[in-house]
Amino acid sequence: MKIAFIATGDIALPTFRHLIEHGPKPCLLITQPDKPVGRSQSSTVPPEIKTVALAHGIPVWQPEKIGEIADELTDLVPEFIVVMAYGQIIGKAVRKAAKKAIINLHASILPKYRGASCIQSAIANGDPETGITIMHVIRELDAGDIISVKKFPIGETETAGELHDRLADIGPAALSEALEILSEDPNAGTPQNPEEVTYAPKLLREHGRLDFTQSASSIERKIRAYHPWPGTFTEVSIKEKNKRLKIFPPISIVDQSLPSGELIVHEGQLLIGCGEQSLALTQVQPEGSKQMPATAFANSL
RNA sequence: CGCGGGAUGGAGAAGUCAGGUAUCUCGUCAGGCUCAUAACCUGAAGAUCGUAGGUUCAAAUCCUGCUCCCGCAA
Repeated sequence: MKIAFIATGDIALPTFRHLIEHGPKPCLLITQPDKPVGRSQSSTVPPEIKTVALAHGIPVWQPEKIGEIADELTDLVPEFIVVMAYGQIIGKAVRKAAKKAIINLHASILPKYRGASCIQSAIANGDPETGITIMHVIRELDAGDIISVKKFPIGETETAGELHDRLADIGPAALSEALEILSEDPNAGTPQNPEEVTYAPKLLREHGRLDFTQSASSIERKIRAYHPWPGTFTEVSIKEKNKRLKIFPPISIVDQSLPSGELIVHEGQLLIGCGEQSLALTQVQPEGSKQMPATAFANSL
């Protein structure tokens, strides 16, 4: 079975490694170009999956736009193309390069949360479960017929980072199952229910701004959902200047009523008022400083 | 040369502009009070103020080089 792998995000690593170790070994990896990183943007870092591929002698292509390599890919005649967290829309020419099927592993129970921030959305909305859906890649993003789904419950204090890793770990099993189904019928799949479709758009740092008029429980979920990316923050007045204060999990809900957004120290805890109840902060990071315990931050207030 | 903040006892900060004896909150240790304490009271230890040089009678503070940390932006 000849497979081409298209992926950039770390969530694809366990699945990619599994194919390398247990077969069928991918004949090619297509991933995004190395991106500049750090404050000065002076150095570039390759996606880790590229490093893994090279270590196992798998060729790596890094086109700026995936359409550029459509012809070369077609010439390879891959039976299956597996896409996972690549970061670009797959155009028609590339989709047609797959002899049997081009499929995508997506970290939500489709048709819920099509799009980039599927993991964050599941936590932020307080969903009881999430999972990996495997579907055919079609023109519209994350909209193809569903081949298989693997689900599990979301932990009550789980952050997006932890959930991301657990989702990554079930990728191999999910893919094996899907490939088994497709090897019998490459067109197998059931359509998504259009009435249940929701979207989870790509997140920016600014989306992490907290609104303390919301209830403590919904803010707590957002803090877990946005950790470690894009993180959550609020603004706080330090030395008569407005400074950004990043807020990290774990956060606990306290049954106390305070004005929205007001910070107080109460019985050794740093509390912030929400629309309903309050939150006790444990880890914060003022602009210009390192991350620190909330009690340390409170010492200078 | 993308923009900006910062480095002060174990932690977080004030003091820097207007140079002159090290301050605050917390922690630690000892003692006291209390049925009790992440409460209160008393006392103590702990700092060559990131680093190298310069100016000065005198530098945390002014000048210059260097190292490290962080926020934004990408």
